[in-house]
Amino acid sequence: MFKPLDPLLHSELRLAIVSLLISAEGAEFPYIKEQTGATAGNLSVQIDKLSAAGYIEVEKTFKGKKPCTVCRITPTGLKAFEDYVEALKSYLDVK
Amino acid sequence: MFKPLDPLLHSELRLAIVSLLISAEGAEFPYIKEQTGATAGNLSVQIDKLSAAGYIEVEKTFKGKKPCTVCRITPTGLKAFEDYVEALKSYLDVK
DNA sequence: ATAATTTGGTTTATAAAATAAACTTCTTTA
DNA sequence: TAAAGAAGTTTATTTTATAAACCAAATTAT
Repeated sequence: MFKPLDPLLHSELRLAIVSLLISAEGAEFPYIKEQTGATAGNLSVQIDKLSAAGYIEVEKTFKGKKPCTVCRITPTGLKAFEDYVEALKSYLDVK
Repeated sequence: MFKPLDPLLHSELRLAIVSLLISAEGAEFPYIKEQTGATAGNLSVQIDKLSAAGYIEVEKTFKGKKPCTVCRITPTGLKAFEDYVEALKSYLDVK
């Protein structure tokens, strides 16, 4: 009846991050922070979780002299998102 | 960009309960329990929260000699659900 | 008859999660 | 060179989800 919802994606902030990355093809930490309205600390933690699960890739480089963290969605992350959306339909398609 | 998600509905079990009640026009506790696969304790707690928010109505009657708890969606709950679905779209409609 | 089990839950305790506050390091500006 | 800002991370706190333990009444078994 109801399909289980991936707990990693069923979180407002992590869902926003993944959603953003799917549209964006690589996004920097400050941009994600601005778009989601999250605090830096919260964002950092959630990015770690998504990264640990292999849903996103995190690249730490420098932009001139300043550190620059770039995030990208992975195929695993994209698949997880698609599955999540599919599962959600079992809750939303109220007949 | 991303619309806030009603925390009361952004919960796997509570969303399942509300989804069920929208389809069902009144459902008994054991039926909800069976359909959602939740434990009685968890279900009881989540029903209380939805009821406290006015999203559902809980009627306690008797079925013969046995207690019988019937839940129904309220107009408030239906509206909240519709708003929640609308807000979700801002995360799911990835362009 | 009465002991054990089942039904229909509620209350309470625990585990997990979200979130922000505090901190760090380096850089730029006053 | 002191103060402020940028870019994060770590840690602590609060909230939430979840299940375990419990309770009362009814049913079934002995």
